[in-house]
Amino acid sequence: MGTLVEERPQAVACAESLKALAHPVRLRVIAALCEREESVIGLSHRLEVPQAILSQQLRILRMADLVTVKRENGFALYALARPQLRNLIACIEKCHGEAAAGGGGRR
Amino acid sequence: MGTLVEERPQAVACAESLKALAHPVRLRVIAALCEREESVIGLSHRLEVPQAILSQQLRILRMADLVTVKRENGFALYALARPQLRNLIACIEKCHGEAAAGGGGRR
DNA sequence: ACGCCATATTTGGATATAGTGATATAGTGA
DNA sequence: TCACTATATCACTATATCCAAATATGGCGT
Repeated sequence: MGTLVEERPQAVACAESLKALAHPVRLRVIAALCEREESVIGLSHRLEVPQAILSQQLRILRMADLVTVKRENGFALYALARPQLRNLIACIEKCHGEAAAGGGGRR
Repeated sequence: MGTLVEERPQAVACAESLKALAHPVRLRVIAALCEREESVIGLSHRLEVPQAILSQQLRILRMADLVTVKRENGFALYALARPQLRNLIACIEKCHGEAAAGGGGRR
């Protein structure tokens, strides 16, 4: 099971991906792209986030290999780089839905 | 599906948890605790990470509600705060195992 | 060429995070 | 009380991240 425990480089790589995911806008972008691919403007409307910021965050997601771009008649269409991300997102949502329901704060 | 897309506070909360996870040492700690609960020293030996760093990172994990401590005859026993983390970690490992196998780098 | 649209990058300054080494606290046994 | 073990915190420097405003690129219609 715990590849991550022994193999440090693996852990570093994973942490890097997670870091890319660990930002409200970026997380929402990924969640949105789980449903369908979308242009920057589309995302900007849907998430109500200014374009410049999206562009920045999308670059980070690109560099982390979480999304891909495909240029199509003047639009940049963003999509998930790997389908397993859907799983991961679902997992995260579930993990948190239940946590939010349950009680109290630690220290 | 996409609670995260519309509900910003949810996204913020999730991102916070992910951020706590998004660090090589912290990720390895969580992965280790997936197998069994452990003391700081135990972790220090197993992960080969100095105690001071572990203590710091464990505090971050505590504050993010990812782990719990239980003091037991002079030892601080750390454990996963929620079982679903096992799922999440497995998901992350899988997600990355396949990604690492496949090909190339984006830009 | 000009202007416009969609997108990307640069820059700057405030803030946050990481790691290190030294030190602090807390509990236990002699 | 002293020493010891286990754990936590502090002070410090280095580095990374965030957001936002301005600017840059690239394709298209006229």
